[in-house]
Amino acid sequence: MKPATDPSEDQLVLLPAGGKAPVRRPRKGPPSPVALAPVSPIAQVRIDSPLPQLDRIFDYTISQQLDDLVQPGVRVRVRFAGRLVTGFVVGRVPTSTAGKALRPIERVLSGERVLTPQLAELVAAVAEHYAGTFSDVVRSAVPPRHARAESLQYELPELAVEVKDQDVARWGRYTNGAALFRRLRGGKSANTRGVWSAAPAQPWYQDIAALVRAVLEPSIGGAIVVLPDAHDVDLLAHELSELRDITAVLTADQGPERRYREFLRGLRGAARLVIGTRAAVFAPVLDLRLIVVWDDQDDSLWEPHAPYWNARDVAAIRSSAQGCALLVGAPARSVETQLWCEQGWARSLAPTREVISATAPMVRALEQDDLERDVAAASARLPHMAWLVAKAGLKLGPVLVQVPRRGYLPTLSCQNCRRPARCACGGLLGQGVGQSSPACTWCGVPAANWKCKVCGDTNLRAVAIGVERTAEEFGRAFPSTQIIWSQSSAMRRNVSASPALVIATPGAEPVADGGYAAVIILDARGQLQRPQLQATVEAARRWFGAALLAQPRAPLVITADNSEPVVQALIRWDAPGFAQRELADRVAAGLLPSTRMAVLHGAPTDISDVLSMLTVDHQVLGPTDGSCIVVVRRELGSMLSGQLRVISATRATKSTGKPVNVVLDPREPIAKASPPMTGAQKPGP
DNA sequence: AGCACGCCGACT
DNA sequence: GTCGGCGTGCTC
Repeated sequence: MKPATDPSEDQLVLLPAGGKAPVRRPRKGPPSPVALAPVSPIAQVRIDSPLPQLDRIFDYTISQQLDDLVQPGVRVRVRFAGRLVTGFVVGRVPTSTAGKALRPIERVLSGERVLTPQLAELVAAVAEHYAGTFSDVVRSAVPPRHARAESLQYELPELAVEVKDQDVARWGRYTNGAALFRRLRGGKSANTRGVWSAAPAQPWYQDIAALVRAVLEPSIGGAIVVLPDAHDVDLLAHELSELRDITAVLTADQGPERRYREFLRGLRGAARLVIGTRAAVFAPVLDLRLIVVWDDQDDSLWEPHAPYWNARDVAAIRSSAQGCALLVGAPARSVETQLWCEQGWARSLAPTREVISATAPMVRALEQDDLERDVAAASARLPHMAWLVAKAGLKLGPVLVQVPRRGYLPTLSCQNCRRPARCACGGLLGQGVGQSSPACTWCGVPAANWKCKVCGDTNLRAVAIGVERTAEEFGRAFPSTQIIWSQSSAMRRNVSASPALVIATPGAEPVADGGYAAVIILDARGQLQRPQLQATVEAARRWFGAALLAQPRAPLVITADNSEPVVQALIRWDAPGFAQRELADRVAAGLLPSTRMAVLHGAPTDISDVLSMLTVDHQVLGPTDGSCIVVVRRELGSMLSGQLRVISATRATKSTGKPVNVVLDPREPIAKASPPMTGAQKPGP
């Protein structure tokens, strides 16, 4: 189509001012009364709508008046299906292929080109990967506009970044580490990808800081570091405080103005380093050289909204698309990143043999048999060996006790038949600290007259013992010792080097000044028996995470069998080896990440409708009660997501059948039922 | 999702 | 002869 200069096409129909009834806005026909931009008067616009059938580019005309402002990346208001909606301009072209009269762009919300072409490409790639929509993803990538933040001046200060002497040495402690460091320092970022398992007794954020300095030292190019939570962000930002003036911090909890300001600092080149939580993986950074993702098994790297992207995988997509380096680190190692290593897409970095033998904790696994013979145990849960190690450790400094459950007695069962004890409302019973008797964890009703619905017994038995009850037990076993506890609901970040017993849930361990003199991991056996696919890799992550905090060669006691592969990995400090083994099992079983899968959720007829339209070579598991799983070979993953996108879009326009919910590569393929959210979960002080 | 257009029953 | 039912389909 030509630029609309033909009057027969573009005549404005002026409505009589005080006119008669049918004041219908011109639905079809050229509504543009004004001259169009002389060059490339067509804007390609992405509409802000989550509907799959609208997930494409729509063309609009650009008036001469808006010519300067309508640039790729700006936010605009356009009339769509009669209503004003917002969208992003993703391109300008001389002609349209729409084959129909175009409506004009009504308004440019801001001249700020927030959705850079690279970012638009990344967002589209992520949407495709997860069979989601552009607009669902772009919401995470570009924060809402804030006018005041836009009016500020943004300048990049002169600041010489210098690699410190110990920075080089740090990475020399990892296999392939020195080479990675050299490449980054020398500006070679294309195809530089590392998967990094942390060394014990060497703070991970200092390792990251060293690498960031190496990338920024040549005073060209930028870096992004993605961390699981805001506290980690503070920790690294503090470690790199000399770079404060060129660092943007992006976390979800900062207000709209701050968030947009930090985003603009990256966009306008006033920040060369972005440190943030998961959405920071999309941050605009001029000449991006490196993305670091730490602790990729942490759940908070998953976006909780559709299409449920994961920051690690977005980082991988971005690394490929933009040719920047990628480093994914963790206390242990995920099977996903192990696959990258085995495919040769990334290099494996792990502490060298010398580092391990000099610093790894000395692990003592307590067998089930040991525990049964353990007549000297202070209680059923506190084995004598653990007691001895704690006692010896307390002469030297703080001792960490990791307990997998928070609270006091978080789970109870029937004494007789061992079935979970339930309240009349269906909720599970538990006992909070300070509560003298058990109560329902959902509705809070006391369980004084509880009677087992199955066998009629009235006695309860503790199935799980939480941090607070454990603290009480240790308090009795170690009178006059300071007891500190920390759990997700009440986290303690640091403890001093003076002796204390520190009881914590996984992930809530305080960092000890100088490291823990001993580490004790309780109730470990049960963590390997959980039904989740991720149970053993999650256990590895938790245990390596605790072990990292120990002093070099400190004793570590764990109540799990020596023969368990995870325990073996801990003893040998070999997280890659464990991930390799776990990955081999998954390959054999045809599970993630060796395959790609989609979970379909919907009515059985709708699901079979979708399945009948899939032509990619696939396997179907299920369908069962409203959901089913489609599995394809890994290399067919993009075909699967592509077909599912098309199918969803096609079906959405039809009136027959309801939509089917599609989730690609979910964290746990089988969704668990979650208890209703009530305030009754954390009783007592 | 809205919001049209479109082709069959009861009303002035 | 007209108003209106909500089934089907499009939205630049």
